Amino acid sequence: MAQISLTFPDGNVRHYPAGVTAAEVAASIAPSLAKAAISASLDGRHYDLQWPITADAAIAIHTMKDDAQALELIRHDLAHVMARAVQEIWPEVKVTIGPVIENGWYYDFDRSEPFTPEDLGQIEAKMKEIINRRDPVTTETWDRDRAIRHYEAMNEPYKVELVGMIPEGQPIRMYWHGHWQDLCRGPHLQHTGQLPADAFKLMSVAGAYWRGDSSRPMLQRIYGVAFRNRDDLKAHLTMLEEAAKRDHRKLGREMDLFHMQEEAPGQVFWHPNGWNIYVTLQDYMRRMQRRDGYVEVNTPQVVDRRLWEASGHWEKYQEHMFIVEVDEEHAREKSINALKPMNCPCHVQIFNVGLKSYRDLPLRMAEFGSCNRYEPSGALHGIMRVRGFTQDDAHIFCREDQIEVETKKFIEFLSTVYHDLGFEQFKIKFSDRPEKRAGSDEVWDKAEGALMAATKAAGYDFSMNPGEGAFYGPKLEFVLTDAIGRDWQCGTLQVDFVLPDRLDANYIGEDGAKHRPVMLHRATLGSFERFIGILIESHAGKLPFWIAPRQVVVASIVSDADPFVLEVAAALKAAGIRAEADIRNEKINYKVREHSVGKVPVILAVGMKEVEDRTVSVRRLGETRTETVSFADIVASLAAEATPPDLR
RNA sequence: GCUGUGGUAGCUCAGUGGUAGAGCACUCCCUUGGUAAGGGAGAGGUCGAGAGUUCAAUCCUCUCUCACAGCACCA
Repeated sequence: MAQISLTFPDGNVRHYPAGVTAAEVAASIAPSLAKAAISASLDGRHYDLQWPITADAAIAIHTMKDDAQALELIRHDLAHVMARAVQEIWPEVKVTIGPVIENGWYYDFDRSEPFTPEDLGQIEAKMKEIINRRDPVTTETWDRDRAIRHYEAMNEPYKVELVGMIPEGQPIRMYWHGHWQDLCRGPHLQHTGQLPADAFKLMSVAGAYWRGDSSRPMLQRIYGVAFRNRDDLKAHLTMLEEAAKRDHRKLGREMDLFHMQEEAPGQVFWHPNGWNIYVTLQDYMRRMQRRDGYVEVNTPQVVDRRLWEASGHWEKYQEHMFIVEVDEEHAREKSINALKPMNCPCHVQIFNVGLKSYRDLPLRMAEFGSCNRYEPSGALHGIMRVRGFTQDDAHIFCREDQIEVETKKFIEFLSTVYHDLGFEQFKIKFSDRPEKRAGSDEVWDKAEGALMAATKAAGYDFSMNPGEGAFYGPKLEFVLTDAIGRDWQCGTLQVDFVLPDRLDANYIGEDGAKHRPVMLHRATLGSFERFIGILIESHAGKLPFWIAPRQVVVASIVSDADPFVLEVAAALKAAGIRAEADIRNEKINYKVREHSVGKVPVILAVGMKEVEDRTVSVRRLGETRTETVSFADIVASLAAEATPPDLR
């Protein structure tokens, strides 16, 4: 029999007969390893222990100590165990697919009755039972026809479809967990007893389309989370609770920032506190953009469909536009308009008035553009995904040879803004041509090439996001990471050779002839609504002092201190600080609690001692320590702290 | 938009085929209290909207609407 050489992570080389399994290799090293082994890597690829090894390879035997492999196997096997549990309880349920996802797995089922939360408990109990049976996991390779006949006989139509999708001639792996069988790529554990019965939890059930296609049947998807041990599961559940506490919808109510109501779904009623955040942020962005050479414009809300037809948006997005029809009593000719869903066509109109010279380029045209989109009802989410929103939008009209400099300039701008707003990290994704698009392949080649070269030349790394570009051009997406590690896509930069052409934008070049400018679409925050939602969640409501809507509350401890409290509050207000006096007939404990819950960053308590010394007792949000500071000093230091980062 | 679950006081939530309850918040009174809830009293609801069944509907049925979770979508 042929011999093969296996190289171990420590550099050791051992020889085995070809066709040896990793389980046998593990057993040849130590019985304890054979027992603890869960899978193996061959030349870096992950296989289960039953896989016959036929060629020389670098091998690593994994145990539960190998984090990445262990979690993948646990989650993957639990998906199978869950599907098996469901079919043991309800044999008529059809199984489909069940992949591993972040923190766990899901499995999609076809069942006429909806799963209830009680069902989840029952399934979980059945899963634990299956784990305790310690059923061995075995595998065989079948050919396609046999697999199709098998699933037809089992009356599993989804599996028949899946097998049908696998190219002819490719071997198909079938797995058994005890008697229960599933089609799978693997790898899997040795037996179900290797699963941690106390480190998983079924979380929720929800609808999901078969193969992600909204024209196909809706299945029921059960989500589970799993970890290596109970403590990790507990930590995960605690993290979810923490995230729920930061929910901007909850904090928005508690901090009295905004509300939404049935009469205006997907639109925000900004309360004074919330609007303060909005305006502070907008003022900051306006100063930053001016500094970076943008001109600011403003364009109409209601625009005739002709412009949207010309830009190409009507054809692609008509369904998602708010249509405004002017009725015939008011207009001789009935016209159909749309609330503007984005700003770019309007900006081209401004560009097109008067002749532009190459000397005018790059022309950076910014608008805090108020847009309306008829988003599908199921997409709405607090103020993060809404139907009425304002973008910090701009279009840079430039020559092709200016793309690189403008790209670099914008990424640096965005980097400064994110940093100022407390986000240190961001990633860049490059989205290339989508299936449905405008413009020829040559134009796309040029646009993608230019954007990619510009990003590289600017010295930034990016990952690819294939097929996710806008219909008129490729885009960079800027993804920031918040305080609890969640990613949010906010900024974008898109290269567009299509719209200037469709809307006939020109400039006169040095040669005296007409040329097409390139348009760079860009946004930094994305929309104010969404970005403020992210700010609230990332800071858990404890916004940086300069953004906080209520910055200081001056609270009296005894009513004899009221006049001094009012004097301090007035002085703070005169210094431009958002300060309030709290001279209600309540104890200081009560006031401190209420303003802490309301996320006021600074509470200044004033009793008779402070009145006599003309001082205040300073308490910062989240701290129990207090500090006594003189009246004059506190006004000066808080005023300095309230200065936006770009003005410091 | 699709599947599922919901909508009761400002908020969080009980509850019932015979037109409603708690805690907190709110108003007033007492209390002047030193850093996360002092005490008492009071007021507050077309039970999401419409239709149906019924002697009687907040409760049962249907339609609509909004919200929540997921999917799909995101110029």
